[in-house]
Amino acid sequence: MFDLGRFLPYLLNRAGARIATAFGGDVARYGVTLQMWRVLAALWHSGAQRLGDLAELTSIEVSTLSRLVGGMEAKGLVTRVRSDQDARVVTIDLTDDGRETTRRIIPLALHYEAVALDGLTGAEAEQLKELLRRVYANMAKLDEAERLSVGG
Amino acid sequence: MFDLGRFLPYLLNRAGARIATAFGGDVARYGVTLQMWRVLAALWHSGAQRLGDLAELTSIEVSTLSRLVGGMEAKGLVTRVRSDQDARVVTIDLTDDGRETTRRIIPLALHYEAVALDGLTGAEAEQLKELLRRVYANMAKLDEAERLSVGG
DNA sequence: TATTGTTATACTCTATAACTATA
DNA sequence: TATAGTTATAGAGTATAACAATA
Repeated sequence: MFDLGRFLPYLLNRAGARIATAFGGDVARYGVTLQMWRVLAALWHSGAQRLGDLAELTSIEVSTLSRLVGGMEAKGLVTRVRSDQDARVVTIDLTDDGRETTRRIIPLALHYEAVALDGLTGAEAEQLKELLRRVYANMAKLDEAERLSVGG
Repeated sequence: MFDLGRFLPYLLNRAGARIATAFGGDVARYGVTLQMWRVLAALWHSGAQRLGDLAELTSIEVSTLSRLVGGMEAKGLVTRVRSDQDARVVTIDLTDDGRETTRRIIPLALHYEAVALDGLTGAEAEQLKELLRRVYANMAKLDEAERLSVGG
């Protein structure tokens, strides 16, 4: 009637928690936390971002991210620049140091991914990722629907 | 060279964060937090558990769980009983109230799972869950290997 | 008035370690 | 000595709301 071992949110949380703990412990050796790595990876992949978009990309709350980025700025990993066109907007970008730190962490990240996917065929790995993207899209749709119903 | 959109830990965290935020906001209406729900669901599914096993089942740190269970005991959701055979061991179990609360939340949980899996075929959903189980097993194996190498 | 980001607050979670009591 | 659980502490994250600056 309710089988935890077949319950998607449980399986998702359980696998995610394991990877986060293992990888998070390891990136500490590079002087960054797991959340900082997420910011670095998002900026590396998508280029300079405004704070709101970076929050969306990293799944980190805006207020948390604002302080996190402040700390990363103090560490010299990122820059924070006010836009000329719209002075409300702040654009975050990697510094050379931030880029170098990210470059060094990437192999470690790929190693953990390889461990997580050990024993899966390439097709299975791709299938897993595709299904996770669809799950995410479903939840994002729900969020948007809620925002509209609250707003209207 | 590093595509975040195809990086498993990222996709896992992103999907998990969305579900956790959405579902966590909703279970609050039943007077419990998301972590409390995880404890309730684990006890419902697996029966009475000692604290250490419950921590493993829920992916919640032992020290966090100890205080969490204390709060749930105060709310009348669970009992904490010292073992007769081994007085170090504490067994946590649902109270009738805890069981009733869990029973009422389960349909909500299944609803969120259905939303997350919307548009996926039954076979795809099963495949996703199976692959998540394998990813978890891979990470658990890694953890165990590390524990042995540190211990020995 | 709405938007973007910052700051403040209170609460929760984690990680670590010290501690108690058992075994 | 090792194990099971509790408690203490400091550091991070979250949620909420108040706030400043700008549009």
